[in-house]
Amino acid sequence: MRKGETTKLAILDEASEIASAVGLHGLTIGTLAAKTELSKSGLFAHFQSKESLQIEVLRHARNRFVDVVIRPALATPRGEPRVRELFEGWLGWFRGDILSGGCLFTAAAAELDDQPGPVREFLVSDERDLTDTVVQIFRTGISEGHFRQEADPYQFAQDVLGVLLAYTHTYRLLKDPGAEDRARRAFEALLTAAR
Amino acid sequence: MRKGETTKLAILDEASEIASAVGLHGLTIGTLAAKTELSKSGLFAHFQSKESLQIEVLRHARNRFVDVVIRPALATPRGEPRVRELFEGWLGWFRGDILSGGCLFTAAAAELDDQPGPVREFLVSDERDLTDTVVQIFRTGISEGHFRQEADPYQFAQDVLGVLLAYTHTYRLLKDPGAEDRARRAFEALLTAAR
DNA sequence: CGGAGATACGAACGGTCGTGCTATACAGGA
DNA sequence: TCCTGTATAGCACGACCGTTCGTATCTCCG
Repeated sequence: MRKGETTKLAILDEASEIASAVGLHGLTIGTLAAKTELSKSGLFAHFQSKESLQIEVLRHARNRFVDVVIRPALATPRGEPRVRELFEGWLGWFRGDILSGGCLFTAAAAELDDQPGPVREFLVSDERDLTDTVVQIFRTGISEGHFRQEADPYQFAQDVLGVLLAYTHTYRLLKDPGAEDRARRAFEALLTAAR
Repeated sequence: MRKGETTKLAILDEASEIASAVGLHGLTIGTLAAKTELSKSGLFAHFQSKESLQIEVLRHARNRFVDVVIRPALATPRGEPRVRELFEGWLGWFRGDILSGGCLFTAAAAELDDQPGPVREFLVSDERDLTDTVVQIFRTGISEGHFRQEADPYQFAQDVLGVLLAYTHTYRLLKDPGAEDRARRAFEALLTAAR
């Protein structure tokens, strides 16, 4: 691996960490350059614009997410165990196990939901893929006979997302230590209803 | 009402509308001045700092929320009907019936969850009050005999919030027209589980 | 209707933003 | 080890940020 690629990866690591805390707009080329001990122009040379930096940050974080959440889930036996593994990994992602600022995509979604452009499109595309993945994993639970035949996978996907978003809100904003227990209970209730 | 107060209210109306779309940081004194047809300095004179402007915007939006969501709910018969009325009003708030950019508090929560300071404190305090209100309204449902005695009101509050947050994500970001139906179904499932 | 106080404006401030341009330092294959 | 191209730094730019200050204009009470 060339020097440039190494540097770029280090930049993206730092950038996704920062962006998870202060959002994609809060992520500034000046502060990012300071954190990575590069000059503004030296860092900027790796990206053609701030917009493409933002997209690369999203892509980088997405790859990490796939590695630490999706892949372990797919390595777990089909059906309910796989759904549980997905939830636990996803919960850890929201908790800040990987990016200490919590879920970068959620932060990005809040700032981009009304701002059209390529960054938004990239995020939307990723989130659609994620929804489809959840739907597909839930479907294996139906075909394994763990869940009811008539259960709606898209309903389940939206419900699980709600559990995690409410967890973030209650835990990260309100600092309520009971948030995680409630998230688990809500998830169990979703499983019970699906069986 | 003095002229100054009228102007200030108009500013706050416009400001909360803008902030609901682009967030509290995206709300800029320059753009706000342009929208309200005031000079930057003329507008600034109404607030001592951007920080206090942000707080006043939150307070203004909170008052609107109480008017259009909380009060109508409290005017509805105790118990399940009141819980339903609360949910419908709240859903409308998230849908953008009042502020076209959707729920301002959700947007603010995403940008402030890791940024300490008075603005964050103000938001947290409001959100805690909101949680308590939901809890209390749910409790009237228990004492009316509509919900199970052992049902956990804080669990219910976090669950309902999740339904709404997932709705925003799916509807506003992913533009999925099925989001609202799913939110209603999820809410009905919560009620069923509570009975 | 006059005058005091409230309200708004214009211009300017130091900072930081994203983004170019040019020159230098370095890396890595020959 | 040298040479070439890659990688980084320095500097400057125009734009916009929040904020201040002195001045002008409007409001509205007596």
